[in-house]
Amino acid sequence: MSRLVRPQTLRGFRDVLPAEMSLQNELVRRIRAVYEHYGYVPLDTPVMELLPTLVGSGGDEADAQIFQLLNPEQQTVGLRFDLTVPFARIIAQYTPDPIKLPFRRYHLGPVFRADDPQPEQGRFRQFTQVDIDVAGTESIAADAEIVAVMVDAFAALELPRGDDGPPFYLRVNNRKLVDAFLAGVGIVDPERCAHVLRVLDKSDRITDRQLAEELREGRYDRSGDFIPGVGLTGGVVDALLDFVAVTGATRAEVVAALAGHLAPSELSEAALAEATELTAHLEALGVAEESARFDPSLARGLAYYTGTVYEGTLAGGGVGSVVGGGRYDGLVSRFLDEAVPMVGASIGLDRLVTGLRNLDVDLGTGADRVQVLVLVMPGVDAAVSSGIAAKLRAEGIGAELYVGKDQGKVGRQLSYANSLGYRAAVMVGRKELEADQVTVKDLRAGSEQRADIADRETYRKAGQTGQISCAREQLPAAVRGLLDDGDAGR
RNA sequence: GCCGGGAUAGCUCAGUGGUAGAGCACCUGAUUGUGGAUCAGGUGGCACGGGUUCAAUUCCCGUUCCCGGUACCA
Repeated sequence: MSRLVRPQTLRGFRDVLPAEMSLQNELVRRIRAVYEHYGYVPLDTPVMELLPTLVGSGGDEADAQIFQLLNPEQQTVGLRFDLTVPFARIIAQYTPDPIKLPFRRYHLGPVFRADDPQPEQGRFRQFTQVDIDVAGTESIAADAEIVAVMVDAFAALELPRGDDGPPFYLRVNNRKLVDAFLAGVGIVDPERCAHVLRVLDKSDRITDRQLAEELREGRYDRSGDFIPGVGLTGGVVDALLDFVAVTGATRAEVVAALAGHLAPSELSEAALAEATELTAHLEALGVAEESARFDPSLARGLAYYTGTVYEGTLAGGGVGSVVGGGRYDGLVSRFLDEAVPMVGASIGLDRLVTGLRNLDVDLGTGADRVQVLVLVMPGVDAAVSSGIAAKLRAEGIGAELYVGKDQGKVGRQLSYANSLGYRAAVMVGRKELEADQVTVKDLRAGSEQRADIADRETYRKAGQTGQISCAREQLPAAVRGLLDDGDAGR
């Protein structure tokens, strides 16, 4: 029995090590630039909220996914499970002053769900969302703008185009269309409508036959569990499946075709009007048809969406959706008597990273890491090297001082620099001190020039390959010249 | 949540009712202030708790975690 504490992460949680964190930083930098370009402003909120803020009016299952804890005052608090609910609270709490509507904000931060984690598929109990939302407008222009922002944000990632389509695309729908269809066949019970939407939401994961079975009486899954069905009858199921299978060459064509499947009603007309207006705005915004398709089967089974819904996919990423969102006009009414309409979308950063890794995408990150190691030479006070490093930094050149063991062993230090891929090593030993010089070693050139040497002795004798000595005051210029040269070669 | 499978070195994996191995990684060395490759040597492990047994890493039960499926997902 060991007295040591075993180092481990909590189930469903993970550490993000430097290689991935660099990538995340780069992704966020690009995404944020696009968000800001559209006029979204930054906002942050605490990861914890009082439980009543988070707990919805309906759904014990939803509440079960909230991490709960006690604060020192013995109040039950919960970790936020998305950034949307805190945004609704912000709107309720800070309008009309200091926040004026309409209000666009972006928000990046961790959210928590006490789910069954599936790390390989990018499902964790803590994950990072990068949200944008607009509060205080019913205009469909806002719904369309969210789509355009997402398409632009992913364009900024400069992903390689696939063989059969764009690397990223959104599916877009309006839940009022399905609602209108269901109302047309006499289904108006919200519970049943929600169930239908949940089943339709699986349409890309299960076969048409399984879909039909779940809409009827239910089916047995592979493990033998029974999945209860909606209980619709044959004719309605067929009509519904026809409805959600409608396709077309353009978004406008899909919407026009859907009109033919809807029984005339006020609801149908409103739904079609919204969908038509959305396609017009997308067109005006220059959103390519292949980047945002209209898909009547998209449901996003979640209860609080009231109109437009979106889902974004990384083609070939193997992680499901990386973007989700839609219009939710009822959320603020939990906090305020008046309704504040909202629409927004969220990028799942962890899934995006996983997807990019599956696609072998290289965003050329690592620019945030220093390229220069200052060695501590034998017989020379380490403070000399500290001073050299400080000089470089003062000139705007990132530099790391060697602080590992065996200071003074040049080979060990160069080996360290080599294993981390540094570009240059700076040496000030006794020889340099006497001549008031510094030595700058180009690690890449040295490596290339000695690559074919198989004999150990010869290799060692060629050790000084790629290095130059110069006057001390010329050090920054010498290092900079080497680094610039390296960037050009990348 | 439910069904099934798994857990052996830092990593990927072999293997056994009598306390275990490989490859890679890591460390040391191959004379002085020079990286890589090579060569020689070395460190390091049977998830946790209980049971059966003369003896358990191996068989059984439980726990935790991981994987696959399924359900759910604001």
